[in-house]
Amino acid sequence: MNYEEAKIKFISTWGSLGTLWGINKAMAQIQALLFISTKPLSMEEIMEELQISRGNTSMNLRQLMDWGIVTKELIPGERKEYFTTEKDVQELARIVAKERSRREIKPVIKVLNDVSSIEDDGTEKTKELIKQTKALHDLTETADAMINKLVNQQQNWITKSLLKLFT
Amino acid sequence: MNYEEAKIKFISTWGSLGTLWGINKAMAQIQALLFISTKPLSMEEIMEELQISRGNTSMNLRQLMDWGIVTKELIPGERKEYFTTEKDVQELARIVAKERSRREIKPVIKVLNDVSSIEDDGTEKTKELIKQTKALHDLTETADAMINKLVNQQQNWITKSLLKLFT
DNA sequence: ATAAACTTTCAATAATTATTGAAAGTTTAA
DNA sequence: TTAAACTTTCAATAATTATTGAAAGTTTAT
Repeated sequence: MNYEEAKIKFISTWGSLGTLWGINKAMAQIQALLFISTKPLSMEEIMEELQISRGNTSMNLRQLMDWGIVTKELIPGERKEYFTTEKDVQELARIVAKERSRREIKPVIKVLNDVSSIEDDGTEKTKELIKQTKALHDLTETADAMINKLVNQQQNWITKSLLKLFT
Repeated sequence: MNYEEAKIKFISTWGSLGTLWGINKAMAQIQALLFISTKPLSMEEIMEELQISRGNTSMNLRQLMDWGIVTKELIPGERKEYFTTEKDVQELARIVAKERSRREIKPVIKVLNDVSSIEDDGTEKTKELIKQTKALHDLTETADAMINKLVNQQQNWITKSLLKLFT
């Protein structure tokens, strides 16, 4: 596998993994491209590399900026805007976890809490609904808290020693 | 909020959260329905409750069974097949984490490993590709291992004490 | 062996989501 | 102020994904 092949493989794999971290394909591919680029890229360059339209590139870059993963880089003397992504994987993971928690997990926790707090009318089905949604609420909340805590540890040693703890 | 409202809210919320754990809406809704049901349900009952077609129900039940989340329950004297889901949230989390790891994460780790193992031709861009995909590989592998370990702990106390560790 | 009761399959269709491209908007330089 | 260089917006369209429903398949009882 040469450089070009590896690059294409990486971008397309990372793109299809997008769903796993809750973003769409083009968004993930743009991020992947910037992630392995040695310099900031212009919209033109991104469009060219990924063979996507100007509109698509613009919209997805904005989303990536909303997430806080990509930033505009103004190059002196250049009219065009250039873009870079966070290059540190730990920081990237931290941002993604935080955003997903805020956008998706927290609202679900709220609903689970509401549902599990309905009045117990004494029927078996109500008891079951309360019991099960309560269990789901607690699990989701714990998992969310843990992931955020974990991912917030800047030092890698915590991760390593934790891993050892469970081996 | 009464029982019916709470039930509908739970099923629809859990359904839309499906993407987060990598399954589709109907699949997640069927699982949600079974999760709060006090008894096994037939295909007929599931179709009726969720207002979905027979084909859809059949296909999604099969997928849930493939995941190992739902099982057929044969009720003596009944011709129909009945279905139940795993009721323990910890066990559910364990199954989901294991399946997602196997289906999605492991293959990505493989690709990241392949890509980061290309020959270093000494150019800056190759060095960057190798460095960044290596970092992603290590992060992904560590995260995958941790999640599986965590979720495999049957005892809840581990989770609790871990959480304390990071508070 | 037959028919009733049930489940699965899959081509057709619907619903959803992503992408395009051109017009409108913005910024900068002269 | 104007025009060139660039970016954003958004209605139209394409691509993808989910759903239907009826025919085919299977199992069980007689």
